[in-house]
Amino acid sequence: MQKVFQALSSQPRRKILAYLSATSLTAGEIAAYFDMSKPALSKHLGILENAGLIGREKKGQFVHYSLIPDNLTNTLTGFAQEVCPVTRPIRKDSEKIAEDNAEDNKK
Amino acid sequence: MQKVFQALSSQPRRKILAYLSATSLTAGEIAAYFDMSKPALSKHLGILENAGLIGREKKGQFVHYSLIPDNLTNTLTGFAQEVCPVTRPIRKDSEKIAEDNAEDNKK
DNA sequence: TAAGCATTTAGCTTATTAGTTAAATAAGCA
DNA sequence: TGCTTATTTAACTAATAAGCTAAATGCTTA
Repeated sequence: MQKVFQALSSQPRRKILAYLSATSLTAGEIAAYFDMSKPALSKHLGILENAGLIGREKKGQFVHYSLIPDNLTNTLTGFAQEVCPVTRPIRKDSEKIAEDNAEDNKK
Repeated sequence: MQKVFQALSSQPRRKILAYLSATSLTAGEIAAYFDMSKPALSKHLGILENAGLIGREKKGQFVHYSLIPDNLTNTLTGFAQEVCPVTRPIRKDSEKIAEDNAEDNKK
């Protein structure tokens, strides 16, 4: 989860995911969309891969990258649900505080 | 959007949002949950506020912070949808239903 | 007014991140 | 083999982020 949110905190990396949303692309094809050196792009790809957001498949001298949607959507919707509606450990704490505060206000 | 993802890239900040999921809290109450100095916590709160994820209301000498869910959910679900047009978890459900139905039809 | 508490700002240090260029690895082909 | 292309790794620099302590701000209350 930390790795996913960390990976998503960079605009270039979010853009990479968007480029991969409909097709897989080679490292070079992706790099062509950015005004950035190839080593820099490669590093971004490594971070996304390490976060489990994209996968790589070597085909000859090319490396094809493709989206792994599960981890992304699970993390994003999971967190949105924890914070907005739904039950989770920290939310229990929050509810308890709310109760205590309500009781304090009665006095 | 950049500000939101940037804000969410920190575990303490995500935890703050979770603590605020069911109630508003003062800066001091929030700080009590973390092993971190109050100035450091205050900085995190400032980042979350600047990203439009939480709001502050001064009441006397206390500052009450509360969640602003809209920006969070809009950003997260918006991005998830941009990258994976149909979210994976629901599609999994759909696929499972299809399997079950196929099996039912055999009998 | 003075003292005390809650919170934030200032100034500083250290760690992490993002980018660069140059070199390494690995595959394809004359 | 030797040359070219695709990609990654290494080594480095500069900018950003996260934490600390000390001080400032602002409200409350004696």
